[in-house]
Amino acid sequence: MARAAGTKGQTRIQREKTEQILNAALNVFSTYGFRGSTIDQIAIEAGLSKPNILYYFDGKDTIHGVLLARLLESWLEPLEHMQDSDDPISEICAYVTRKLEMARDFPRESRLFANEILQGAPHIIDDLTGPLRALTQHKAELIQSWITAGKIAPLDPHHLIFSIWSTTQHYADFDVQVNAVLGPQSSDRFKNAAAHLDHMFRATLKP
Amino acid sequence: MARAAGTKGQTRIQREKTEQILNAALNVFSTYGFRGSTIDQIAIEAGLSKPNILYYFDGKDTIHGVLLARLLESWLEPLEHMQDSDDPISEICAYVTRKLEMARDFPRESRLFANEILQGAPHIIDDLTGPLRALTQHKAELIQSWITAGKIAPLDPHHLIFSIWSTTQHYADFDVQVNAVLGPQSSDRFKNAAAHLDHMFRATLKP
DNA sequence: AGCCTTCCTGACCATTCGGTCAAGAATTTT
DNA sequence: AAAATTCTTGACCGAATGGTCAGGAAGGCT
Repeated sequence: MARAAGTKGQTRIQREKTEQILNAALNVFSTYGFRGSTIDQIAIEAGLSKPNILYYFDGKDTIHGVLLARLLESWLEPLEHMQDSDDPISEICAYVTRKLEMARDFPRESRLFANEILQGAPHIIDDLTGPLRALTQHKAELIQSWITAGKIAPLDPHHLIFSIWSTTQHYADFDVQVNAVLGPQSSDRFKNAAAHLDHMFRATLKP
Repeated sequence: MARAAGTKGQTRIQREKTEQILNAALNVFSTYGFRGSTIDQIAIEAGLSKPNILYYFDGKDTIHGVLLARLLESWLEPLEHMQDSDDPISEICAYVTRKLEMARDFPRESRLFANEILQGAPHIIDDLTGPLRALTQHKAELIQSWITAGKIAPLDPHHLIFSIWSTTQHYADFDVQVNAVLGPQSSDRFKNAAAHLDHMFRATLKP
């Protein structure tokens, strides 16, 4: 059993090194996916020796698992936050904005997730069919109630949610392509994206 | 030099086997990405021996390169097809529909592309900053002309294109997640998606 | 200080990887 | 049928990969 696998990293060094390793691993896994990443890469990225990595974590799978667990925790949070309101259009657009901010501020996490899904989600399929599905179903019903109340246009709630996920995460996952198309200058890329998405979803939702 | 690397597969066996290999390689590469895939996997998938794979292709990179080249050829085609029209909204929606059909009919190609982009597009970065950027720029100008003419709502043409790419490709790239959320039944998934996207982009574009 | 625990690493191991090669099997050509 | 060509593969190679381990270095505690 690796040291850091205990209930909590206790010593100062344990806390520092596990973070250091997880940070490096996030860089590597988010870029190359699980199977395309190596412990040596992570070790170099972290500035540590390979055995030292394996002193803190039981193996490649464990590191990946910890990163995914952390990710999933924060992944559902923005959607959970969407609740009933007198102004559902603004409520939904606030969710879009929050999602876009996450793509801007946590692109590695988004790419880690994208890689996992692309490869068939072998490690998180239970989270998808469990918590994610339940939450999505719940929020879809909320959206449906807004439709029934005539507050937003009639549309398929699930596909609306997919559209929100895809358009926002695109700026993290396809960052290279966006850069190639827009050129390197666009520092206001996310500002323009936010304006466009706000326009798009407001128009889509208007009853 | 591998046999199949010549200008054209000449013998019957060459044509058959190269297709067989490319088909298997597409399955593997689209699922695991370039670095996560192995020649042995491709060999098993193709029902051939590893040396036999390497008899037809120079190496792993070559197979991957051929697949990417084929993909890029067909990738830009739908966007190229979008042209000036009296009814630009229908023109754009036709592009959306075409893109969604590609996600439905060629999900492996979409995932191959997604994997390549996620990993930093090392093999196709020149195509992105070259042909793709040029074409996108050209079509963005066409969209801008529609805006100037007052035929569609004022919006950022580039980000509109990104929205179209992301929403449609989502159904191929995140297929596992879509399935987990919607459940396995939804055979009419793409029909519902088409209706939703049509509504969304028509609303977005209405002047 | 001295002792105990935590931390770190060089050397090593078994397996897998991309790729080669010689020699045999199958096919096509004459 | 014989010859020429194309096709196929078992055996092999060097490098990379995930992982182990014994022993030494560093840190914390009294």
